Amino acid sequence: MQEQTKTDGIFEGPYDAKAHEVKIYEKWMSSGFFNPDNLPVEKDAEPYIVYMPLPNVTGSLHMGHALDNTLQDISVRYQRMKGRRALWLPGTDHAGIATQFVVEKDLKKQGISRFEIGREKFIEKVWEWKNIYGGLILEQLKRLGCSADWSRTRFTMDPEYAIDVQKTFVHYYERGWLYRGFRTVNWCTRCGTSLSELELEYKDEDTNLWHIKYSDEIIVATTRPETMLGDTAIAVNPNDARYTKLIGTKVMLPLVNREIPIIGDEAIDQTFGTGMVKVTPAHDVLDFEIGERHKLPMVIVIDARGKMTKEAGVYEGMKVLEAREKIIADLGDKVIKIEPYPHRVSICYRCNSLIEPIPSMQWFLKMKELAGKATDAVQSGKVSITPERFSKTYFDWLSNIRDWTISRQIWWGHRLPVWYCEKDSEKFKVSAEKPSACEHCGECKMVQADDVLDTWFSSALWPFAGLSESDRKKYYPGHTLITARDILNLWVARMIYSGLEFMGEAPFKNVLIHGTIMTKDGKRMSKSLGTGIDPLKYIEEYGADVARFAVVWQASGQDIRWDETAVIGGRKFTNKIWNAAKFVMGSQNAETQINEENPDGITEADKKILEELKNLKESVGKDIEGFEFSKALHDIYEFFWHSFCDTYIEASKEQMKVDGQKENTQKVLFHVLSSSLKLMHPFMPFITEAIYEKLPIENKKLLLVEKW
RNA sequence: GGGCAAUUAGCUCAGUUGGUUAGAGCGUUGCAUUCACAUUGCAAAGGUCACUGGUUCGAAUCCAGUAUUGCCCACCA
Repeated sequence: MQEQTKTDGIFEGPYDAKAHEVKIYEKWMSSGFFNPDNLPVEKDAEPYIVYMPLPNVTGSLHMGHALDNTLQDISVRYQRMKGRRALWLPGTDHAGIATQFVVEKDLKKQGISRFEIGREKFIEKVWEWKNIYGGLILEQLKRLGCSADWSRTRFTMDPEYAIDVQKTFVHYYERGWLYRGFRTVNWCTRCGTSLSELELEYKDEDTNLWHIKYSDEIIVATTRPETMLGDTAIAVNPNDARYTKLIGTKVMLPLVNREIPIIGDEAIDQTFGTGMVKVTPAHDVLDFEIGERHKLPMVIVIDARGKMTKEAGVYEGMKVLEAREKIIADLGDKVIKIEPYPHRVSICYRCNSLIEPIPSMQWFLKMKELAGKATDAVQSGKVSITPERFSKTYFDWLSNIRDWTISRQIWWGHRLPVWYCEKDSEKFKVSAEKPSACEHCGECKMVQADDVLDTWFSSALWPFAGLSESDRKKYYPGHTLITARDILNLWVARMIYSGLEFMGEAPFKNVLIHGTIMTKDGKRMSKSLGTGIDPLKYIEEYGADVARFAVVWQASGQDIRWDETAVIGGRKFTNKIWNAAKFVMGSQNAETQINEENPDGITEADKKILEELKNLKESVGKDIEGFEFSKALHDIYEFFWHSFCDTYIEASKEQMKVDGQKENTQKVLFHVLSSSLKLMHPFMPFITEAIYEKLPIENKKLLLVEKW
């Protein structure tokens, strides 16, 4: 077997992912082809843009990212091989509260509080932290093999990005959609900031429903007796025959001895509790609205740190729960019934602390028109959400939307471009640049708002703020957004209306919502619970291709209960691919260069494999475009392993002994191998590139940019 | 309280518009092995497709209901 010696050696031993992956990634990087401007495609080649869901700078690669980004990489690599100018736009999000939280904790270890060092110094520290750790996740994505255009990487606090954020704010203000108001908002007493309703999480709690007798006729049921100190009315349903005669009368509030009115309001459910509700406009969002309707005063009894205020009299300084106990005790026999009551309380999505509704001065964005735009985009089909059922979640949120509290009382973030008069803080000017003089008092220098914007206010602009002016002309609008369902409203909806408002077009056409990866017993993967599985472990051990295979193999669309055996399957498959390549190369007459792209089908086996290959190519292309990644991978696996390796390669051994069939068999083997590598490349980019590199093909390009 | 999803082999899951013996990966059993790969090949065992009823010539697939599980939403204090 003299003629087989030429390729011997290069495929020796099993495939060593570690040895290949770093080198291959470097080749891709130095080719410059991740940047669509450098692609060897026709000048008028159509662009194809995928927007990376911005990972937080505090993030590190978890299974969700691995899934998310593998699917995006498959799309991008496929489109790139199809000859389009494929751009995968990467970046990181400054993640206001999350990052501030992490850096604060870091400083705390050194015994420093942010208040000691002050705002400016603290922000410097955050930048320092960001510069060290903020790029970590992007490096991890590179190890996964992601072919994003890293030369375009943006951070949501980059100076250019900040300009768009300010412009947006000013634009909304000029549209009349921004307003400032002293309102009861969700407040995290640990983070010391307001939160929007999407930033809340919930926890079930067993508490009590205390029935408190205010007078002989007035008995209310409440889960929060301590807020009674701030009651400014009692409300009943005006249609409640039992109580209509009470409306307009007054009652003395126990412990406080303040007279409060009994009012009628439709929002009251007659069937709950006693049908009478204590109204505490300062400490309940619903009560605030009732208060607005009836012009009730606000009595603030809980402060921003969750302690009772001076208004709370003898309870001043107590924590909420302490005050609750004390008040129940002090009420004595006025508490006529204590009923166990399972209840859901709001907690902060970043630090899990209890949320207190507290009144404060905040900025709000009117959502009506923007929500309408976002609704239309999906209703008209300009943007499609896959699977379709998630459109419902999207529409439901948009149709019940409330104004968005966009100001946050933290330090890390985009400061509001609002400038206050130093003499009169009620007077302000909204402007991207600092005004040269104060229009109000004529003398002061004006000070910028202390508040920063909700992080999602800036990430909503990502599809255009992440692009330079010239890129916007070339690449906006994009095509695809692939993400998990938890940010559909938090982020996707906001990107859609922002794009429509500022660019006149929705930023992408397709939104794919993939399943969530859970543990094998169906629990949420979470670092803090210790239930997470680190994808880097698999990349280390078996290589990125195997990790990608395992993730896509299981990603059918439903939630995934992570199954380790898929990793084993992937590892065996890479071995199979490697060995098949070794066999095919060993079978070739290596004296000649191989150019044959379309061999004949002479034998039945030839015809069958060529036909199957053709069909596979068609279905895989269709499946990738239709986001059926897992199906495509299963089909490729089935074809390569069983049709090609088990059936055709076995047949080829006999065929090559037959005169007149040998040469064509070699061609078929080679053709099927090289074509399969192309089909597999988006899924398993490293091993396919590593093998392709060794094939004796004239004018060979990187597989990365070979024609699909 | 409302909505969505899931329930198929020991485990994790496929099963497009209803159509011959219901599939895959992993696991299990038997046989094979100097010939690309034992990270292998061939073969086999293993399923009243959650339950009940209905539509149909025909249902894992369509309809109604029940049960269990999970997720999301909601200003019932």
